[in-house]
This record gives sequence, structure tokens and C-alpha cells, in this order.
Amino acid sequence: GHPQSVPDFQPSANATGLDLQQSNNIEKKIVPLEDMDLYNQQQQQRQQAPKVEQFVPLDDSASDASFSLCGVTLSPLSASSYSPMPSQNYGGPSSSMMPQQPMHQQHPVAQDQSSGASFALPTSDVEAFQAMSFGNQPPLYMPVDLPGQPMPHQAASSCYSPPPPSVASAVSSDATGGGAGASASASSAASVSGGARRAKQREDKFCGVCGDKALGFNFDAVSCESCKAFFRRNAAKGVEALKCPYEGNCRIDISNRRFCKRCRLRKCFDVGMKKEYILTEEEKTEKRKKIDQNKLLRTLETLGLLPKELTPSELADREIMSESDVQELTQLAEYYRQSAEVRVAERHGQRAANVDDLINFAELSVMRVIDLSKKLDEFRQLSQPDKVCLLKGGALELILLRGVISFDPDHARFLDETDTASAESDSMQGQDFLRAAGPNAGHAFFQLARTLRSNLQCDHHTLVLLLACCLFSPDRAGLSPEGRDLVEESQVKYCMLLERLLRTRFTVSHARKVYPQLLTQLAELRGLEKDFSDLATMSNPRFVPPLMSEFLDLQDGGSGSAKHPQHRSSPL
Amino acid sequence: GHPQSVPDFQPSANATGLDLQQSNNIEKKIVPLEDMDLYNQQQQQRQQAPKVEQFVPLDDSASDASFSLCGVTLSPLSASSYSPMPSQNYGGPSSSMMPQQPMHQQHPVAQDQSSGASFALPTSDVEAFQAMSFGNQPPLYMPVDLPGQPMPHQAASSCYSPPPPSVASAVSSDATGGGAGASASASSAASVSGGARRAKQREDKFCGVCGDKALGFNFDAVSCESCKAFFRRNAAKGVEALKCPYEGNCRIDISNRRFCKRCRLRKCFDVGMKKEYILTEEEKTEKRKKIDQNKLLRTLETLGLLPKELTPSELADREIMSESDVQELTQLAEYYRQSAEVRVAERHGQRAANVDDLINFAELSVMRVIDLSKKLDEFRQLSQPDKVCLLKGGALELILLRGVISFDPDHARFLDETDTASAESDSMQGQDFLRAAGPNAGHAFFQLARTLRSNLQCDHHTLVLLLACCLFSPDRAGLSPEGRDLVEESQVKYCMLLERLLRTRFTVSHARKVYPQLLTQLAELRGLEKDFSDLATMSNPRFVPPLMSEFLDLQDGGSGSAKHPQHRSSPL
DNA sequence: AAGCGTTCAGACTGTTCA
DNA sequence: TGAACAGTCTGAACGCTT
Ligand SMILES: [Zn+2]
Ligand SMILES: [Zn+2]
Ligand SMILES: [Zn+2]
Ligand SMILES: [Zn+2]
Repeated sequence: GHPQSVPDFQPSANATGLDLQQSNNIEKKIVPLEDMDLYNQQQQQRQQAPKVEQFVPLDDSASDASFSLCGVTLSPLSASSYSPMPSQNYGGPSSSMMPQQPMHQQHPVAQDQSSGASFALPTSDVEAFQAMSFGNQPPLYMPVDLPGQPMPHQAASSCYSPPPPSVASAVSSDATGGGAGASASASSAASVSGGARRAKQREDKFCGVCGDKALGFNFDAVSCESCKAFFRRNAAKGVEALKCPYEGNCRIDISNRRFCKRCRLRKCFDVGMKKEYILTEEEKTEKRKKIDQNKLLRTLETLGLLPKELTPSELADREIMSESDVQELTQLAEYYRQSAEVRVAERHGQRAANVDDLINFAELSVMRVIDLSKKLDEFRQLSQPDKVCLLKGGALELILLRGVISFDPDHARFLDETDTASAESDSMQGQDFLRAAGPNAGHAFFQLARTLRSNLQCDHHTLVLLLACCLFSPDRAGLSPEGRDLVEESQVKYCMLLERLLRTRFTVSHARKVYPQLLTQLAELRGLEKDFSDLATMSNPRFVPPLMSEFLDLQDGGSGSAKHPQHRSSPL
Repeated sequence: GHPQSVPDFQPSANATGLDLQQSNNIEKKIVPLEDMDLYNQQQQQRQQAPKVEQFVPLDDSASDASFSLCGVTLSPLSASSYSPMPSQNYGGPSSSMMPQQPMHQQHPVAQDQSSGASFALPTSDVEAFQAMSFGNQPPLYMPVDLPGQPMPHQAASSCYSPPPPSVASAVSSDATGGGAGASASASSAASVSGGARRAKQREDKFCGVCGDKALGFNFDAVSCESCKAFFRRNAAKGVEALKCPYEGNCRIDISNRRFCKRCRLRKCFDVGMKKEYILTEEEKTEKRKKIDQNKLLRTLETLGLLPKELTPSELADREIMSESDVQELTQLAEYYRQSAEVRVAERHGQRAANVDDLINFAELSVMRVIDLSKKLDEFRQLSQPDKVCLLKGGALELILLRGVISFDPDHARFLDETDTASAESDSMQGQDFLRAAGPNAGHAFFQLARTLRSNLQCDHHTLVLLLACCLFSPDRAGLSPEGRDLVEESQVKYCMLLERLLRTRFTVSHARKVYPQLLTQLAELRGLEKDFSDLATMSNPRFVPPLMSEFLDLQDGGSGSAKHPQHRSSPL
């Protein structure tokens, strides 16, 4: 959906100025009759368009001239703003409603006319433009087609005086090999095509409208940035809708271009700007959509959720998650990151050798899970008892999942993302934890970590999502019925997010395999309790709830609630 | 110092459009030779200017024509932007550096010329302007004086084509009695003066520059608002500094006026706009000063500190306080107002019959004085002991002054400004207070109130200032030396503010009398202690300081300081 | 690199208010 | 009269896709 996209009918004339650098390209522009017919047929077939008007006569000698002229400079029709509908033959924008692009390969005639004047070899750039546009002291606006003009392209819609007649002589010096011979039968056409080349080089530098410095083609004509913007803003209105504050024959230059819209716009059209090159509203939204999509992809790549430089076909096999999904995911990951910074105040700085490492690690993990949980809206909406149920019932699983997330297999120790400098405080605890948790604890944990990390290729975000899914387990003992519904709803939400993440990270077909496996892992996590028998006390109601309740209260910011325990549900 | 102010030489022609309604005013415009000479002489005498060039010939018949032209429409010189220095004869801005005003009474010629065309009685306003300015299809700019032109005013500086020749016939109908005879010898001048009148009425409506609707004169020419603004913004640059993006002969109209600065500005000058009418930077600051002054006066009137509608001479006898003074004063009054809202929490709502009313009233007053004091920067900078000294030492005086402020003589009771609905709570306390304070207490208080309120005409603000002066008494016992200096400094500040307030409320001479009397009252206040013997306990160190200290601490917002009495100075 | 759209600061204008 | 304001337009700079 973009004018710049390569059109389907490449073989037709392309003269974007660049191609002019390669002299043999000119040959390409001269399309033999048969090819042209073929091309027209293709067009008709492809677009199911009504029969296209043919303007290539079959065997008239004059037809050769007019046709080869078309091949090089196309027809006056395509450049004239007064021609209501450019023919499809010339690759103009299709008249169907499909967002087919205007093409670059056909070329304005108007440029060639005015460019003919530039051969006077002016001394300065400004003079060059002036000569090019007006001659020296041009008469005022004369919208005339002088019949019998010797130069055929003069019949086009230029509103200003014809260039001085020094064209032909100046051309010869620059008319190098390739194009000249091929440029067909009409003798005048030869000089035109050579002139077109020369003019291109000149016009590469100056705006055909106002004479300001130009960077290249805009809307199919060489123009400066300001005229480009002007044309985009005003072309839709049309010349007739604007009115000239003067006499309607303003000569536009760099100093007065701002003043008369009408004459400026008219000149824009005159030098070959085409409003069809301006993106329509639909094309713009489409393009914007594409840009957003790309931005999203780049974000995902940055987050490591998408391999870099995927081919479009590889991309097509995936279902990229939405921007709001990414938003939510990164938010969750940020909460996790913050939770990893939680320290238990009393222990901070003093290596607690006398306290059981088992308790140390577990407590810290639980604290961090609590910290994370309390930032989730879904968790906040639960009643205090239901919160405790989730945390209590899921304590071991959550600790283990957190362990997998923070476990560094390379160094075989736990690392929380922050505080890596003094990492031993946590990492060593983890080792002790595994040793103390039970005889088979280490094996079970490593098995879990390997399955998730290696077999199922879980990355950080995936694991954090899994953690959320685990937290919101609706089948925890003791949940209130209403709480159960809320929890299930939340779990569904995070599970679906997880699934969409998988369909982003992997192909859809692969995600379809991995997703149930992850849920299976979540289920198997429950069976691990036997391996962590010594840790079972963590889920012992006599131990956990007071700790949790207090911590839940303490972090609410309400200094009163800790002192005055209230049994209202949801103090948050 | 303003162009709009009425000039000194009123008798000369004044034709601001309004005067044109009165037909006999035309006589005034025709100034006989002798008057003109006299006028010139006056001008020379007044301004001590070098001899002014005379351009009124003495006894040429042609001179009559040109002179009467001057009388009515002035000379081309005054309208032409090319005349480097307008003659003082015509009331133009003086060439001296004194800020003498440009005058309104002389009139542009350019308008009169173009206005001659308006007699074609166009159907629409726009047509009227177009006819007026250009005729139908005028040739381009021709800065010519055609010699021998039949219409003398045609020789002026209009750059556009002459109006259609239907002038003379249309004029006769409007040439009413008064002016015609007086308008002197040249027959053509008569029609011109009639034309001028007619033109004025037309020109009152249309901008001489662009033809847009005009509201009146701007910079001495009839123009629309936009051309006014344009002229103000660009006149200083001068025509030469601007360049025309076209050929330098733009015909300005409402649709293209914004495009060519140069030609628009040139036309502004052509129609008689004068850059001397634009306020200089100094004039602008002066004007702004005046506006600020007026704003200040209005503020003071609103605050009741200045009688409304003072004559300038009455105003001259006063010294209006500065805006920052007003700011400070209103701030102080606001603090007082807030302090009057202070309630003693424990007593709020329960009528304390068992507690001595004496204590009730006194305590409440002191509390409010403390509340006020603590909002004053100067007070805050004092050390805690010094604060206590001021409050303790001035307690009785401050209570009494507050009493005067809040005393309502009409109902003979105390009213604090807020809580007037349930006013009894305070007002009755006051009565009891006076009864309980001592045998002579009532008399002494009423005496004080009468002196301040009636004799010395103290208003609310004055009394509040007096309260501040009383608070910052540097001779209170127990003040530290540093504190004493600070307090004195503060008292001086408030006393000076008081003095300036008096010089605003009264004439300077009256203020000079009142001010020392107020200070005397402040001194006499000290002698009143004997009349309030029973209240003397208030200044008893055993009673007051603990109360005050606590209250001072309590209102600091520092919850700790009340519980942990700290003897650092200035916890604020 | 070419050629689209987008964004934004700045210039000016002309209206309105005081 | 000036001040202030809102609104328009411009054009340079930038980002993005092909
Ligand atoms: Zn341009
Ligand atoms: Zn124009
Ligand atoms: Zn105007
Ligand atoms: Zn101009």
C-alpha cells in the first residue's frame, strides 16, 4: 500500500532520474509494440478493468513517433492536471478501489518542457532556475496551445513562455551513445530525450515550482521540501478552490511562493506533481498500522521475545501479541524485578548463621512473591483470607518457580537480578536451601529447571507469566467461592497471555505443543511436595499465616492496620 | 504623554470624524492667514524651535487655492511619506525631544484624494472601496504628479489611478451653507472641501490601506484593525528595509494585504499613517506604569483604603503605597482573618461555665495572636525564648488591640469576623472579660477603642498593622540582644508600612499628624495594665509560658516536639 | 538513497480585551 | 492606543519503508 513499492509491471518505462545515469536504460523505455500490447492485456486480465482505451495505432508511421514519445516522456495527458483521468496504460494509479499504488516509472512531460530552457548554460544556479522557468523577461501568464508549434511537447500545459531556442545545439554535447539511437523515429523527439537527460541532472537540484534547492522527486516531480509539503497540504483542494489574491498570473519564486496558493498549486501541477501520489486516508492508516506493527516487533526483539531479523514468511507463522499484551507483560516483569529487591530488614547486613537457611531462603522468596502479588490488580481485589490462601497454598510451588527464574545454571546458583555484586547472600542461601529441603530436593529442582528452561525454552518473561498462573490457582484450599471465581478469571487471563506470548516467541504450531506442556509442568509442580518434605512446614498453617498476614499488612502503608488487626476483607 | 490626550492648541482644526457631524465646523478648518501666522508664532515661541519653513505664499491667487486646500485637507506634504520632516505648522509631532504629543487635529490628504472617487455611489461597500482606491481597472503604480491636472488634489501622492470624473456633480448636493462661503477663493477648493466632508463619512468606515472595514483613526489615518496592528509592528523598520516579493507595485486589498509587507507599509504611509504616533518604548513603560497605578488605586478602593472617585488634585496630596506594600498588608490581614478562626479544641461546642470567663477570653485571644504571629516570617526567625518574651510581655496589649479590632461598637460586643452566626460564644465572653478584668477595665477599653476608631479614624488594616507594631516591641523584658535587634528591625518595618498606609488613606499632612498619635497610643497602651489588674496574672510567668510554649509547639506540625520538649532555640 | 508522512517551532496575522 | 491571544501557515528536521 505504498507508492514506493515496486509495481507489478516493471518492464514499462522507468525514468526516476536514477535510471538515467545508466545510459542503456533508455533502451528499456522504448517498448516494442508487441510488448505493449501484451502489457495492456495483462493489465486487463489482472484488474478485470473495462476495456482500456488504446492509443497506440497499429501501423501509422506517425503513430511510431507518438508512441516512442510515450516511451520516453509519456504522454502530455499524464502530466496535465487538466486531464481528468490518466489512462491505466501508463501505470497511473488504478481506478479500482483497491489500494494499488501510483507508479514511479512513468514520467512527467512538464519537466521536459521547462527543462529545455536550461541549456542556456547559466552562470549561477539562480539564473539557471530563472532561465529555466521564465526565460528572461517573460510575458505574463498565457494559457495557450499555439497550433503548429515546432516543438511537440510545447503543447503541454506550461503556463509560461517557451524557452529560448538555443536548445538543440547545446544538447549534442551531452547526447552520448546509448539512448540516442534508440530514441526513435521523430527527429524532434531525439533532442527531447537528450534534453530530458540533461534536464534531469539540472532538475535534480532545483525545485521546478519555486527554484529553491531540491533534494529529489516529490510526488513525481523535482521539488523543494517546502513545495512538497505545500502540495501535500493543498493538492486535494484543487486549484479552482483556491483564489489568487493578485491577478491570477503570479510568477512563483522562492520569496513569494508562500503568498499565492492558487498559482503555486497550479505550478505544482504544471511541473508534473500528481495528487495521486499523495497517500489517501486509508493508505495512511494502513501505513501507520504497519509502522506500529514494526515498532512492536522491534520492541519484542529488544525484549528478547522475538528473534531478530525474521523473514516475513517466518513471521507469518506466528501470531504476534498485541501492544497492550506487551505492556502488561513488561509491567508484570517490572513488578517481578522490583520484588527481587525486597530484603528482610532485620537480616540485612548481618549474615544470619544461627537462623536456619531453609527458613531464610523460603521466607525471602515468599516475601518477594508477596511483594509481587500485591502489585497485581487481580490480587488486590481479593479478600485478605483469600490472599492468604493463595500464598499459603502455593508457597512451595511459587518458591520453586521463583527459584527456576532466578537460577543461574552456568554457575549453579541462585541469582536475583539486583544486588549481583553481593550476590552470595542470596545465592549461597539457595544452595543451602536445596540441601536442607529434602533428600531429593536438588534433583527435583534441577529436573524442573531443565525441563522449563531447556526443553520448553522458557525465557524470563514466560517463567514470570507461569509464576502468575501458578499464583492464581483457583483450586487452593480454603478459597471463598467468590474468591475462587475471581482467581480463576485471573488465571485464565494470565494463561491466555502466556499462550499469546508463546505464539509470539514460537510459531503457532510449536506454541500449540509447548503451551499444554507448560500447563502440565504447572500441574506436576504440585507433586513435588513430597521431595520437599522438610519444607512442608512452610505450608503449615501454624507457621505461615501469621508471617504472611503481618507482611501483607505491613506493606500496605497503613501503619494502623498492623497494630489494629482488622478482619474486614480487603484492606487494600 | 499620549497621542490620545487632548492637545494644547485646541482651536485649530479638529476633524476626528465626530466633529464632522456639525456642519459649521468647516469654518474652523479654514484658517485665515493672520490666524495661521499667529498660530505659527505661538508654536515657535512655545517650543523655541528654529524658524519654521513657511509654505504659505503671501499674495498669489494660486496661493489661496493651495492654502485653503491646506486648511481643509492640509498639504500633500503631510500625507506623503516621502517628505522627510512634516512641518510643525500642521501640528505634527514636535521635533524636540520632549515627549510632546502628535496631534489629531490635522488631517491626511491622501484620504481626501482617493475619497473623491467615492461619489460614484457604489452599491456595495466593497465596490465603494475599490472605486475609491483604484477606479475600475487601474494602471500600475505611477508615482507621478501630472502637471496641469484639472483637479488640484490629484497632485498629491496617490500612486493609483485618478477617480472617475463624476465628483463635482455629486458634491453639490452635500455642500450645505456654513462652510462653503468661508472656504475661500478658489472655486475648486469649495468642491474639495465638500468632498472632504463627504469622504470623511465614507472613510470612517473603510480602511484606506486595504479597504477592510475601519472603526476609526489609527495612527492618524482611517484604517482597519489589522492594518493598525501591521503598522505598529512594521513602521519602525521602514519601507526601505522591506522588500517586495513581486514587482514593487502591489495593489493592496483585503485579500492580499498580508503578503507584501513593503507595499502595504508604503500604502500605510501614503494614506497618512505616522510612525510618530506609535508609542516609544519609554512611552509604553510610562503608560504601563499608569495602568498599574490605576489598578493599584482600584485595589485600594476595593480594600476601603482609599475613598472612591478622588479627584487628581486630592490624589496628589497623598503618597500612594506601593503594590508590594498592598501585597504585604493584605497578606497580614489574611493571616489575621485566619487567626480569628482559631478555636480552642477542648472548649469547642461546650460552653465552659465552670472555667473563668476571664481566662476563656484571654486565652483565646492569646491563642489567636500566637497563630497570627507564627505566620510572620519575622517572628519565625526569632528564637523560641524570644518569641515567648514578645507574647508574654505584650499579652495584655495584644489582647486589648485585638479587642479593639474585633469590637463592634454598634452592638457593644466583640465579634470575630468568622463564625458570626454563633457569635455569642465570643461576644459574650468579651463582656464578661471586661467585667472581670478590673473595675476600670471597661472604661479604659472603650476609651481606647474610641480614640483609635473615631478620633484617629483607624480602619481594620490600620489596626492590624498596629497590632504587628505592638507585637514586635523591642523593649520587652527578657529579649536576647540578637532578638532585640531583629524585633526592632521588624517593628521599624511595620511602622513604616503603617506610615505609608496612613499617607495613602489620608493626605500626607494629615498622616503626619496621625502617625505619631498612633505611636503614642501604642505607648499609652502599656499604662493600661493598672486598669486590668486582675488580668495581670496573664503576664505572670507561672501561668503564661507553659501554655504558650505548648501552643507554639503544637502548631508547628512537629508531633514530636510537644512530647519531647527541646530547648533548642527556634524549632520552626 | 529516495521519497513518503509527521512533527514542531516559529512567524505572522488579525481579533479581542483593557 | 497596546497587550494578549488564538489561529494559520510554513518549512525544516526527522522517522519510516522500500
Ligand atoms: Zn519549491
Ligand atoms: Zn496568484
Ligand atoms: Zn486595512
Ligand atoms: Zn509589493
